[in-house]
Amino acid sequence: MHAYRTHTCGELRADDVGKTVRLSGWVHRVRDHGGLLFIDLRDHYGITQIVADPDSPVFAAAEKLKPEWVVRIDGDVVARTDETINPNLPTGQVEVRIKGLEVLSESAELPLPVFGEPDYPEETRLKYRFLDLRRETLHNNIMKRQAIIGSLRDRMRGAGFFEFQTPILTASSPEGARDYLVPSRVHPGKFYALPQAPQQFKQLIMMAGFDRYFQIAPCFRDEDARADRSPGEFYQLDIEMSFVTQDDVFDTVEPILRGLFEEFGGGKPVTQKFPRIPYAEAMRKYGTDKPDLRNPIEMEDVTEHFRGSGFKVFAGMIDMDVNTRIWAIPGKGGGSRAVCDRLNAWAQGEGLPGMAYIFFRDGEGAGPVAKNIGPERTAAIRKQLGLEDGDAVFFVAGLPKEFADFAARARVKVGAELKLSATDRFDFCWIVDFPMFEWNEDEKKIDFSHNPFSMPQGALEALDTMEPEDILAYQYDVVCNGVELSSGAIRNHKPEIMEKAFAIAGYPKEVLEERFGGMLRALQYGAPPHGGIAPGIDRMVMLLCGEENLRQVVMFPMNQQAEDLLMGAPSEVSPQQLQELNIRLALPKPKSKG
RNA sequence: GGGGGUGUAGCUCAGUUGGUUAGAGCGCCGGCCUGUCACGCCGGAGGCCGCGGGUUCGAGUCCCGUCACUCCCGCCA
Repeated sequence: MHAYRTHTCGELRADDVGKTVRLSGWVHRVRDHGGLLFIDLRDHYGITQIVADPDSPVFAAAEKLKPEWVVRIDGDVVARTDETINPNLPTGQVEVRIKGLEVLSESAELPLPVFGEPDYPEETRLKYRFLDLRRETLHNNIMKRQAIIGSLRDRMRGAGFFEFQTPILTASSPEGARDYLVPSRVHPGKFYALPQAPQQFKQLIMMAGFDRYFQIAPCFRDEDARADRSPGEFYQLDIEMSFVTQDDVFDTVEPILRGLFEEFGGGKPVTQKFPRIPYAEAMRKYGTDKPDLRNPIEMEDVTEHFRGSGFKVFAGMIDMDVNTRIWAIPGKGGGSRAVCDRLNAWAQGEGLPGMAYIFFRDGEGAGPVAKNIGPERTAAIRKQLGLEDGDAVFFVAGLPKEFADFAARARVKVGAELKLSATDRFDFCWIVDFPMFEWNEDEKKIDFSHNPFSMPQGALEALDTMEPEDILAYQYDVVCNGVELSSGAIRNHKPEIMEKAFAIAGYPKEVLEERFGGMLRALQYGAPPHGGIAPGIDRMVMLLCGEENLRQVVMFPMNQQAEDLLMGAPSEVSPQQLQELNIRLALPKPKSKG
C-alpha cells in the first residue's frame, strides 16, 4: 500500500464500499460525540467523513486530533444509511471506518480558521496566506485562475500565436508609470528597470519577423494600489500581430475573449458581437470611456431646450459660456417625487448643489424645472428622450470636461436606483478612435493621450495638417461591465511619422533617439505594419470569479502599501550588499513621535 | 502627498446622557454525550477599550494629536 494514500479525499463513491483505503489530508472539522467521533478529512480534491467508534484501535488517538493537523488514516469504506447520507458532499454516500492513524504533522492553534471561512482582517489573511489559500473560496479562485490561463494559452495557440519570453531586467522607460529599479553591480551608478509591460519587446518581435506573439506577461509598475489594481506587479495576456488592420485585431481577439467568458462565466450570457463605440460617442452617451452597457441608459444633449428658458440657472449658464451643455439622463419608471428627491439628495451628498429633474404624470411634466420652462419645452424634452408617464429625467449642466465624471456616476446611480441595469451578463464593447494627443493643462503643452507608439489616423498627413487635439489614433480599449480590460493599438511602423508625432508632443529628434534608440533603429530596417492588445489577466479572473478585489484572485498579493506580509518584503539589506552595488542610503528624517 | 471610513477578548460585533466589576456569538481549554456533518449540553480562561495627551470628581463614551488597516483622489504612456 502506498505510504500516504490509495485515494484522494474527493474520490470515494458508493462503488467503493467494501474497500480498505488509505487517505491523507488535513483535519477539517471534528465532531466528537463522546462514544462516536466524526472527522472531516480534507485535501485539494474534497472532503471525506471518517468515523471512529470506541471499538477502533485508534479511537483514543483520534480523539486528540485538532483542526488542520495533517494525518494519514487507514480504514474501510462503508455505505451510509439513508438518513445519514450527506447530499452536499460528493463523497456523502460513504464514510471511512478508521482502523489506523498516523499524525504526519501537527498544527499550532490557528490564527485564521479554515473551516467556515469566517471574516478575518486582511492583515492576518495576508500574513497567513497559506491558511487563507486552504479556504474553499480562495482555493477555488486560484484554481479557476490557472484554468483560465490554461484556456487562454490553448486559445492563443489555436489562433496561430507563439509564446515568447521577454526580459525582466530591462531599461527604464521615460514615459508612463514609475519604474521599479534594480541596481547594476557591474555598472556602478546604473540601473535596470522591471518592464511596465513588454511593449517595445513585442513590437521588436514583430520587426524580427515572428508574425504572431503572445505571452502571459508579468508587468511591474511602482504606483499606488486600488481594489482593482495590484501594487507592484500584475499579468497581461500580451498580444501582437503583423500585417493587420484594427479590424483584424478585433476579429482575432473577440472570439478568444467571448469564448473564455462563455467557458468560465457560469452560463451568464456574453456579448456575441462587441459593439464598437467611438471614444467621443462614449463620453457623450455614458460620460466615461468605460461604460457598463448592462445599464441601458444613454444620456442626450438637451442644451437647446434650456436656452433662453425660464429655468434661469441653466439658461444663465448657457448665456455665460458657449461651451455649456445640459445633458439629460432618462430614468424609465422613476416618475415619482420620492425617487427624484432621493436622487437629488444623493447628488447633494456628492458635493453638488443638486440634480434638476422632471417627472411625468397625467400626460404632463411635474417638478420645479417643468414649471419654469413651461409645457412646450417640457414636451419637447420628453419627446426627444422617448419618455412616458411614470418616467423621469435628470439633468447635469456645465462644461462636459468638468461634469462628465459626475454624469457617469449619476447614470450608474439612476440605473441602479431604478433597477434598470442587468446583473447576470457580460456586456463587452470596443471603445475606438481615441484621441492621439491631449492638452496638458498643468504643463501647458500637448501630450500623448495614450500610447506614443500608436499610429495616428490619417498618418503623416494628419500630423502635418490637423490640430493635434483633433487627431485620432488607431487606439482601442476592450471594456466589460464597466471594467477596462485592455488597451491596444495599431502601432506606428514608420520612423518619419514617429518623429513627427514626438515633435508635436515636444520631444526633439535627439531625445527620441536617446530614449527609444533601439526601437527607432528597428523601424529603419523594414518594420511590418503591426498592432496588438494586452488584456489584463487579473481583471478578467476577477470578473469571472465575481470578486470585487484583486487580492481574491492573486495567490500571494501584497497589501495596499506594497508590502508582502508573508515574506516580509520589502526588507533592509546588509551593508555589504549595498557596498557591492555602490549604493549609500540617504533616508528621509524619521517622523517625530509625540 | 490629500480625503473618507474603521480601530472594544484570537475573530465578528454590542456597549444607553460620561457613572459601580466592559458583555454576546464564534474560536480556545476542561467535562459530558453512539449518527453528526454550522453536532448538542455544562463549566473555564482570555481585555492597556490602537497609542499619547486633554476636559472632568469620574472617559470605552467628549476634545486634540498620532499610528494602523481599508476605500477613494492624485498617480497608473
